Amino acid sequence: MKDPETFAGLTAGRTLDHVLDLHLRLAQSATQRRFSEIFSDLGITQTQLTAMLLIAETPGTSQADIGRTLQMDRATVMGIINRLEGRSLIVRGQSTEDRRRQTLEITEQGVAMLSAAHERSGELGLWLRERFSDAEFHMLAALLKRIHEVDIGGL
Amino acid sequence: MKDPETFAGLTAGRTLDHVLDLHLRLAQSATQRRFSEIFSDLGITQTQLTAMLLIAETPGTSQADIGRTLQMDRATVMGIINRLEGRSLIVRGQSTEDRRRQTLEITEQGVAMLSAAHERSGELGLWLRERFSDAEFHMLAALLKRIHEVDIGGL
DNA sequence: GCGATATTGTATGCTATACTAACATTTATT
DNA sequence: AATAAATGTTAGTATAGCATACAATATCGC
Repeated sequence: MKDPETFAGLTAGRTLDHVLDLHLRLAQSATQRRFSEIFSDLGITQTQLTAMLLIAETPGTSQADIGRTLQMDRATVMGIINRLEGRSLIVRGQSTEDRRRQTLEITEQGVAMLSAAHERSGELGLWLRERFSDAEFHMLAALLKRIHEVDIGGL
Repeated sequence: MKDPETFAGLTAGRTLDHVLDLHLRLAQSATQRRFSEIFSDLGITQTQLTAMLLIAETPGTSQADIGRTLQMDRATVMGIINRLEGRSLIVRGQSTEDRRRQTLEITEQGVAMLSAAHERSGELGLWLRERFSDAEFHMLAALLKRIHEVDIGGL
């Protein structure tokens, strides 16, 4: 594993195209695993927490908005919101302007959850940051951003 | 979304620690989505393809080896190998040296699948590479590697 | 050699994510 | 007014990931 052109026993020739995609997947799954450990007592997932943060930042958002921001299907967002509402961390309300929409709000229990999560976020942040200089950290974020933000000039 | 310190409407103060983890997740899911599109006619997933490539590169590997390389649980690897074997893309054999182990081999159909996948890999590679210079591409891969490779100095 | 321990594969069951397809309601467009 | 689009919902499917338990085999410590 010393040759920078190889990965996990795969020679460069056949799998160089896979290298980035593999690193991306492994890095993401490692982070998710670490997240699960740190947040295990809260019983919340990365995606669920992100959804809650979005709702907390923009009270009254809709499921469709969350789907657009996190690039998730409507049906997928449904499932996530259902789980959060099932645990009374958020509530659905009715929009007065657009009667198709439902407003999403954080409950008191949700606020408590976010507060508890906030400490642990720092721990996860440290786990990630300790690998990088500040410059590298920002560079990495910026590079990753290009993958999901620039979707053939879309969104 | 012009301020580099904000993301998706979240202000830096509360969620900066989440920025990298979010970008990582979004980048990975965007890549996976693109993969699904490109490989849709083959009906194979990123993980399954990676497992097949590992087996192709190291015929006779075991499920445990794959699990270690891809950082997956034994039970998880089981499921993936079951799906691949169910489609006759690989076969399980018996190890002569260690009778706990089973050897994994690519079948003829598996070779055909890898061949068909190889073209499409290029397409996915392009989709990723077009966002970056060569230097950036390698930098990104190297930075990602630190997240999963250096797990508190392990592996 | 023998007992304790570790490794490997397996089976079961549970959960979360992600997607498709269809449907109803409401809003926007033409 | 008719058509199209957006939103939420439901139902069904597939995949991945995990915990747990079990059985067979290897390895280690003594």
